[in-house]
Amino acid sequence: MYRDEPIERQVLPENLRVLQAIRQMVTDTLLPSDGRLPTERRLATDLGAGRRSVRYALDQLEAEGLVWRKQGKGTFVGQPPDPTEKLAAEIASEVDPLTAMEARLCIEPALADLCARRATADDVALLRQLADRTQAAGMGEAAELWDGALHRAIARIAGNRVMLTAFTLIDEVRMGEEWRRKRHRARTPGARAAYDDQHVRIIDAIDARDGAAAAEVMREHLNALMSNLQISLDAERR
Amino acid sequence: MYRDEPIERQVLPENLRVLQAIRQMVTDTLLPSDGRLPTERRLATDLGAGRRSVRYALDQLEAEGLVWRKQGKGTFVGQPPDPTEKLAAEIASEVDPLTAMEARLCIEPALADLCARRATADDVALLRQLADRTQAAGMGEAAELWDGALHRAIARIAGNRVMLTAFTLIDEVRMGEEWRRKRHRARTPGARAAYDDQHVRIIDAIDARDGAAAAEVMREHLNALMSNLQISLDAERR
DNA sequence: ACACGGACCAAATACAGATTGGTGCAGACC
DNA sequence: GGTCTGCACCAATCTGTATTTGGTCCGTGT
Repeated sequence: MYRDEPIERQVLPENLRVLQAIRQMVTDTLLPSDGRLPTERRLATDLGAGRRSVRYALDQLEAEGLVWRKQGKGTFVGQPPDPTEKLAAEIASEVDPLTAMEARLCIEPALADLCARRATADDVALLRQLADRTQAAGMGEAAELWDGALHRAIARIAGNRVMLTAFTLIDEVRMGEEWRRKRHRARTPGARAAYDDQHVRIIDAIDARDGAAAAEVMREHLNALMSNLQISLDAERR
Repeated sequence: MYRDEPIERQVLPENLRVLQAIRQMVTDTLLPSDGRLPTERRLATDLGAGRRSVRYALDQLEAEGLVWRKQGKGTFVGQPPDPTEKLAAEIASEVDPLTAMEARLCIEPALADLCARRATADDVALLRQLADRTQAAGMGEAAELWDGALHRAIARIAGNRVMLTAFTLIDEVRMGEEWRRKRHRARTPGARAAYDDQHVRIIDAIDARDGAAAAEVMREHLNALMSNLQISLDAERR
């Protein structure tokens, strides 16, 4: 990507004219309520331009995240829908915390392993940032959120669509309100320090491209979480 | 619901004759491998009975949970599919074989481990039966189906709803027609013998309650599958 | 180099026709 | 009267065809 300095171009390129026209159409939302744009061929004739120019403009808008396209379907305003979340919500109700925790124990070590193989330097920097914020949040409610973001980042960096979906499934269940409470009580100061330490060791292993070690520490981390959750559940039952 | 005492009814009601006939048809599984029963009209003419009698019989079998029906679709053996499968099919299109295989390599060893902890004697017997049928099917198309059934049984016996959903996700992708072909070509005689041997060792480990061993052999099994799939894909690319 | 026009492909949709389970009703047979 | 059959109709689904739509490439003109 480079900047072209203002050469004398009295006549704007046709591409830019089309881009501005469509951009205005999108931002001013004067199109059908379903967010559907006219077809590329229709836009071309309406704007008196070629289809290639229209596609160039739409490429720009898509890169900006303003619209999304699907072959055979059309072009739409906004972000593409994610079917994963719906699926997660459906089974969230019929899963108890221990089952979810067991599933995490199966999946997340594998994700950490994949993550170690594929993480770039930027990825590792992001992970460290998230771990720092988790630690900085201390005992507050925000710590839960940063911790969740850290684990989710690992899953995303692992770069496997199916595994990411499986993780999202568990993550969605974990967000259930009624047992977020229980998890919060399990967050004692001593446990918190251990969690932070484990986070750092996981990221170190990922940074060192040591997938086996990353998986192992992740397993240790989740086992710690699970036993504390177990204690909390037992205490509540009495 | 009340029991009618044995009045003298020498001639069995026609309904019962039809019921017994269809029940045998279901339990002996002599119908297509997809578990689909003939249509009600077809059953009526074949059994020389009226459609109402057939429906009465199917009502019984449905109440017993042996079959399930869907208007416009048909009558099928077994349990109705859970909503998971439909949503799994949604993301199936955007996943390639190697990604799916990588996900299997992450999830199925963990499932084998859980399975080893929870399998009953009956469960193990079922697994052995499925492995036998896979072997007996040899190089035929049916071998794929029995193999799939074996892996699915392990996932089910593992007894974790979330993990089962994750497995179903992958299984759905695997069923994609266009690369079932590729997988079939990877099924050379030598590889087949190795697969059968690995199946037996996995089940032995499960039977011995040795989760770690079951996971390890499962990993070996999937690695073998993956490398053969890789070879097949490379061959096709050229 | 840029833009237009055209052609073709693949994915998705739209539509019509056939199939299938769900339901009600009239009549035949014991 | 109860039981079973045959028939007609409905609604959901599948199948196959044609159309639409984005994705891609090529040739031409400016």
